[in-house]
Amino acid sequence: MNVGTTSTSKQPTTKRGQRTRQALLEAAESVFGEMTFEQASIAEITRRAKVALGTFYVYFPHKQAIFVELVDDLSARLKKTLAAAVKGETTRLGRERAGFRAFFEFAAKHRNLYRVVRQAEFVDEPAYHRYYRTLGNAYAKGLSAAMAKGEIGRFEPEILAFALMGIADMIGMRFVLWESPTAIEPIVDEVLELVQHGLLSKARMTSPKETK
Amino acid sequence: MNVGTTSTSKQPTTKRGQRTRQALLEAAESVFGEMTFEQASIAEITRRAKVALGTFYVYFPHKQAIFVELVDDLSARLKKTLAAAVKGETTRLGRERAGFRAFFEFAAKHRNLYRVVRQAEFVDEPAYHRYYRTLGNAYAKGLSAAMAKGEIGRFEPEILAFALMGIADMIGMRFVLWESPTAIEPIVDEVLELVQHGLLSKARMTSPKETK
Amino acid sequence: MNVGTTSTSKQPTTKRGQRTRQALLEAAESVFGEMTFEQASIAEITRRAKVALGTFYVYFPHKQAIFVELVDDLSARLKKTLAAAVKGETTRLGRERAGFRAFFEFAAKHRNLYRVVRQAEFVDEPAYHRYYRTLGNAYAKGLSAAMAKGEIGRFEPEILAFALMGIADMIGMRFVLWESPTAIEPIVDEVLELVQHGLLSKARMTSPKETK
Amino acid sequence: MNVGTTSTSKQPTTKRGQRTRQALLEAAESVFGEMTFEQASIAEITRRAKVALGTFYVYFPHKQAIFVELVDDLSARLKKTLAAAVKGETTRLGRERAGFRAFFEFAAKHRNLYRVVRQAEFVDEPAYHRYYRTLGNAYAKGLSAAMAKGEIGRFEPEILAFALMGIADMIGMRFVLWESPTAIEPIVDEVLELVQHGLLSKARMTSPKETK
DNA sequence: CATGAATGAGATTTCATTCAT
DNA sequence: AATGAATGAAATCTCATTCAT
Repeated sequence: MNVGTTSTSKQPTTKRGQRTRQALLEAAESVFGEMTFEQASIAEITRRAKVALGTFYVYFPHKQAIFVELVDDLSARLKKTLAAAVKGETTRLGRERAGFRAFFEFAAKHRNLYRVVRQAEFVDEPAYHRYYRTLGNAYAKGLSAAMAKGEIGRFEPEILAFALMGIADMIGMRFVLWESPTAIEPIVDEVLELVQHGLLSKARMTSPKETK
Repeated sequence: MNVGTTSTSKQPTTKRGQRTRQALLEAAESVFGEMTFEQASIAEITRRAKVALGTFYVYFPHKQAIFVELVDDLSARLKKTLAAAVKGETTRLGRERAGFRAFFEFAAKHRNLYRVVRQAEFVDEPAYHRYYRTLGNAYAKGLSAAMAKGEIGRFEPEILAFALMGIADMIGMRFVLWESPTAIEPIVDEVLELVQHGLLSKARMTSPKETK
Repeated sequence: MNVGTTSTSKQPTTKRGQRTRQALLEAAESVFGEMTFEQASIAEITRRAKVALGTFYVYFPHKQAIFVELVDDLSARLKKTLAAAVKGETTRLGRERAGFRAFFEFAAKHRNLYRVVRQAEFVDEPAYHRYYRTLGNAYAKGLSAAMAKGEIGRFEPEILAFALMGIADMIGMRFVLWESPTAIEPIVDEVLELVQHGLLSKARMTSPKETK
Repeated sequence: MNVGTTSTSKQPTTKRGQRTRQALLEAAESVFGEMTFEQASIAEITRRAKVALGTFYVYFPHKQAIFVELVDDLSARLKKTLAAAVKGETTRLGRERAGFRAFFEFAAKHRNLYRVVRQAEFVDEPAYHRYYRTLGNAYAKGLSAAMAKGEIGRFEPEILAFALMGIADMIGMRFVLWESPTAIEPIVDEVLELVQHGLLSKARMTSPKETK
């Protein structure tokens, strides 16, 4: 399912063209990672790709097009990464833990790219929605299956999926992007406990009394 | 505690000045609500405020300044709204429910303004951080108090606060902003159940079996 | 002979007015000394004078007016300074030496103001011409008298006066304004020798042969 | 020795680019000759060069850049002109006379451009210093050689060079630029006599006695 | 006299996009 | 395919000057 392929961008036929297009995409990734969509200029992209300004328009009809392609690309990459991380796990909670961990690691690794997605909200809303819908649907499907098996409680799957994505997003932003990510695991622990047992977690109710 | 007052914006001495400045702020709120920061032009703001273009620069050094003031303002308003909503509630969970509900209502009511905050990430990062830190700190403080009283489990307060804000933010975006907000309460129900008991909520484990 | 009084600037009647006007002039002197005429703003002048913006226009019809007044003022001050320096001297050459020395000292002391005069060429040409004509005429008159007495050779007085002013101006700029004025006297010596005996100065022809 | 080339101005690759850049420089020369740097607008320059407004910024980063290039250009042209004028002359005094004459003629011919240099003091001081230093150094070198040969007296070469440039500048301004240049030679005569023999010139001392 | 808010013309500068080569 | 020169619309920002109080 190749969701986001914007059909307006031209696919080159020759190998040379392939290479140039790829160079542009990589340059764009680096540029958009460092600056705002508005701050980024085609000139800067072509400069880093070491091609002439006009060459850009051979492959992309406008600035937005390459940006959107990047967003869709990232969405696909993240989805694949999460799927791979979750695959080995057998229990639902193992999957959750693996998923959150993989997400935080992905965010830490692609720090800049993550801002690109968020910016899509203001550059190309459809791409932005597509990003969350794509991930949300896949997530919801997995959660539904778990509900059917009785591994987790029954919730409205989409609400549940978005709530969990919300946690991942915000925690990732606050404790991975804003801060130097010293150790990810303790954060995963806290989040997982909340996700599993909620605020009223019995395990957390008793322990503090003893600790203090 | 007037956190975000950009000291570069000038406060007028006379009443006439006060009125003009206020008119500019209101016009800006309406403009930024409808367009991207980049799309919005000072000219449009002054047009709506019914003052000359140059007048803008009597009170604000540049577009960013008024934008930031708006963000800080919103932060303060939201904080106040949440505080008021929560005040009447006696139990922790009552407070949570009231807080989420109030947030979703606020988002629905100020639909456009909410985009303004999110954009701050790309227009003025400090203002953006300030927004979440301010709310997060207040939230974390309330949660800490609840932990001390044994009303909820022991978590790292800041992580907990950001996780819950993450849920509110994402659910608000997905089910309040992207969609026509038919009924908020059912969504609040789902969210609250998750927040209280987690994925393994016993109440939700049994019921589905009966339902099916 | 009150050459430069621009009649368009208003002379205040009350003492308070006198003080304000004076404060504006002094502020303007300091501002124009630090910046270009274009860079200088009325706002900056009134800020330094500690009066409101509008007050400026009570005393001066526009920016140029205060600038021109400053130029004419400087011209008068310099003329007076030179006259005083020359007064005690009895021989023509003593006068020349005293005049050059006084000029360099004046330039060093009013370093910034000197730029104000030069700028007049581009801000208000009449004021600029007035400056050089006033000084040039006075100088030419003195030189004519010396010629009549046979103290110096017969030259076209105005050409002579401007040539000598040219030396003073350029040497002052290069060796007093561009550089830290370590010692003025050696420069005066060189200049005076040239002015008295020209390039073919006998005193300077012989000595080098011995030196080398 | 291409002293003043501001490296920020872009040199075009193609012939078409060369032509456009040149057209801009010529238009700028004509505009700056007629108006103050501040009065001159990029729009006026591009209008005269018959290119679009934006084209200016393809070759120059801002107004100052083209202005400075003009100043450096003029400096080079003047230097070349003076060198050529002086070349044929064998005696030092012949050279001086030829140099002064050539300078006055240059000033008369490029009347407007001369104002451009003077303005540099307020637009880009380094360019202004460069102008005088370049000419001054070349002049000083020639004078030093003459001193070594015993053709003229021993002076501090740089002081001497600037003093003579000062005469040229001021006389040029007063009697060539301010006035319609009826005849240049009589002025050159007066100046040369002063330069050669100084105020105490014997040739000029005797004649007046007979006149009176 | 003094104030300071309001004006609006005007200029620079940016850059996505087009196009001729 | 690739190039890079040319375009021109659009927006920000400045500030001298006016004017009502």
